[in-house]
Amino acid sequence: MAVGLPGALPQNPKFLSPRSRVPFPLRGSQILWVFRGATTAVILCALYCSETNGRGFFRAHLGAREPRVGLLPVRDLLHPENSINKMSKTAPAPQVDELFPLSTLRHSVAHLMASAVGNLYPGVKYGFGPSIEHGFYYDFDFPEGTAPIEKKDLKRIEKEMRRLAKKTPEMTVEKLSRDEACARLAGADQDLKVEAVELIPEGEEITFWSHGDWYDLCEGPHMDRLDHDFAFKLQTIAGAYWRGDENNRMLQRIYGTAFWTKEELDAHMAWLEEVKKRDHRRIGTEMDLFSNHAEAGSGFVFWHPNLANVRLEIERFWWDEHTKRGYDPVYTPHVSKEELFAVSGHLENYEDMMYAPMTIDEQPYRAKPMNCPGHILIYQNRGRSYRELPLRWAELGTVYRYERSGVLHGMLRVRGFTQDDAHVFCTPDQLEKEIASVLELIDFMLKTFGFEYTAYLATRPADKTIGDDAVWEQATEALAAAAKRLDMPLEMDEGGGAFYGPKIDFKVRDAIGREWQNSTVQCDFNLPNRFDLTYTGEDGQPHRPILVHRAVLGSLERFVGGLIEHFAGRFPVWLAPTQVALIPIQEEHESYCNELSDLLRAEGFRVTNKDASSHMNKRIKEAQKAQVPYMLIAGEREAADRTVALRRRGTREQDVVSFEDFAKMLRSKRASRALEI
RNA sequence: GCUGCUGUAGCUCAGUGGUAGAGCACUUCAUUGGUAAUGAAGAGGUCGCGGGUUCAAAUCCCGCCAGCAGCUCCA
Repeated sequence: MAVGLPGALPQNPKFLSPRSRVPFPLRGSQILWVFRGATTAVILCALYCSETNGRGFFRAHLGAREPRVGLLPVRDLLHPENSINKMSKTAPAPQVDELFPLSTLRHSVAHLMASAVGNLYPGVKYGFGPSIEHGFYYDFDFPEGTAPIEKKDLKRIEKEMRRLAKKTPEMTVEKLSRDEACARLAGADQDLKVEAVELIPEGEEITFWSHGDWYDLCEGPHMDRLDHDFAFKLQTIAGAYWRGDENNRMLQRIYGTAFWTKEELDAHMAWLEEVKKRDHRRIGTEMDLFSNHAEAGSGFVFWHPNLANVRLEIERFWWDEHTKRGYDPVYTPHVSKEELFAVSGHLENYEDMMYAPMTIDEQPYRAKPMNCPGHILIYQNRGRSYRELPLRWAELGTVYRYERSGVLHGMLRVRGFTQDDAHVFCTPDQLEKEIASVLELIDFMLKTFGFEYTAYLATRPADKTIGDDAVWEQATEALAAAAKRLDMPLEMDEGGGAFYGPKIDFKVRDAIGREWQNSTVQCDFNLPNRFDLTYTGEDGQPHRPILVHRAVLGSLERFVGGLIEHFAGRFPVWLAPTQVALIPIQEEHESYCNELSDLLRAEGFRVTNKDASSHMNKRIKEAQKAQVPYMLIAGEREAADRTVALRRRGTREQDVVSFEDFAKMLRSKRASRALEI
């Protein structure tokens, strides 16, 4: 029925040869492909026919959830701007940004870039060139002997792109047989593309998109022309393995981005600036937070006093919340005999990530890459009864992992880090309740830091897993039920579980929209078996406990590094390295300031050092650079009536308030862990 | 680990074969100042480390170390 419609075909482009179709916008981002030359009236007619005859078809292809979508008024199916009346007379040409999604623009600009590179570097071979989250890239294999392209070459390529977009704007598509495609690409010496053809499953259509004499194996879709209004920019050059496999040859990848308007492009560039400004490594240097040292080795973080204060505050919070929920602390050694990791299976599966053994008394020892074996040894130390389960043991456990040098990154990817680890040993019956308690804790802690999150339920992977179906099912069920109990929505990550059990992972969204993964709850059927963990049940028989691994923050390093970027160094009062800066206007007011700072310090507040003999302006400058939430400036008037001139971070205004009122406010901000100052 | 790039004062950076510079920060002195750049002077560097080429190396070459952007991997 669809093919029989006079003028319109829904979305699936395969029903129309690409050459003879043009896109027509529907509501949202839907596109209706119609015959080239179809008038609005014909399209409306087609939609009308579909309403009466082809509801099911439109339902399917418009992706509408509502079963009665086919009966919606036609105008609702069209772009909101295009009412029927307007359209039936002088069909206004849809704007190009309504015709094509941003990803199509970017994909087309990637083609444009590839053709420009082809012109400037004859003999270049093409890899893949898709659109990605914030732009696009294209992979190139430059001929032997070509000087590697540099950042300054990007300008030249951009210029050539502009020229080509004007000279040969039309984008066309043709369908080739598999043999034709291979022959053409092989003839052009495009061996990567020949390989790409071979990747296309039998039965799928093979299409080439061209503009000018440049063509590319590509399934599309693309814009109809390259001379629409849009703005683009080439950004960086990097190496990338062919097909993402490090055993393959390394190609040169050029990244770029494109938007419909210059304003949007500028806004995106401004966002990238903001990302740069928030870089925790930069802020870390500016605010004297942490350092790395070549002489200590890559991937080890040195926490300076400022950041150590932030961490200590987080640790206090963490322990308090764990104690409230029935966790007990444990401490385990950083180094132990290799044998322990043989039993746990880490040596077998994880050795590449572990530091090399050190020999002590002729025995091999290892730095621990995980905390679980240590906790398990404590469990095993004596017999366990069902009466004492669940056992919840928490440790801020420092682990060491050999990460490849190229992946190290500030505090976010390091070789020695402290996990906020805990293990719950429980019976199968207790599982759901225990998980619910963990989920509640994660929810509470993440929200305290001002993070929104999404939780993903990761189920059994397709292969290489251990454990019975029934156990997997029960545990997965427990995870889902626990989330339901808390009304926590779960996204599905089918097959994303660990080999040893299902889990729930959390992705948090930071202040500028980036996602981070930290928190996790994982069921483990593996380690209890390997260590032959048991407890004595009510029946007097040994039973196998379930082990739950969980981390709320992930690692202190990564979490705090992310926190620096999330807050852009402007920590809330409870976390701020220095919470209050006391600034006398003249030296003779120093004693009044010292008196106040003693009072605050006695309550555990972090206050600037007293007697920092320097001038008011300088102290203000320093306090601003240190992102101190509150400055208290005091001169003669303030000292006389026991007030302070309160200046809040980020503003130049000041209020004169009584010291007592300020202290009260400060206490309440700290106690409530308020995000706003 | 791989590809490309980088390493000069605490920080940001200039200096491409002839024996090291700026701004900010730091120190001292002067300035006694009502909300972030007062003035003057001073101090600070075996130019990442090691080797090579050269009459001469921060500069050219090689190796190592460390960092940056990606790729792959990950808390």
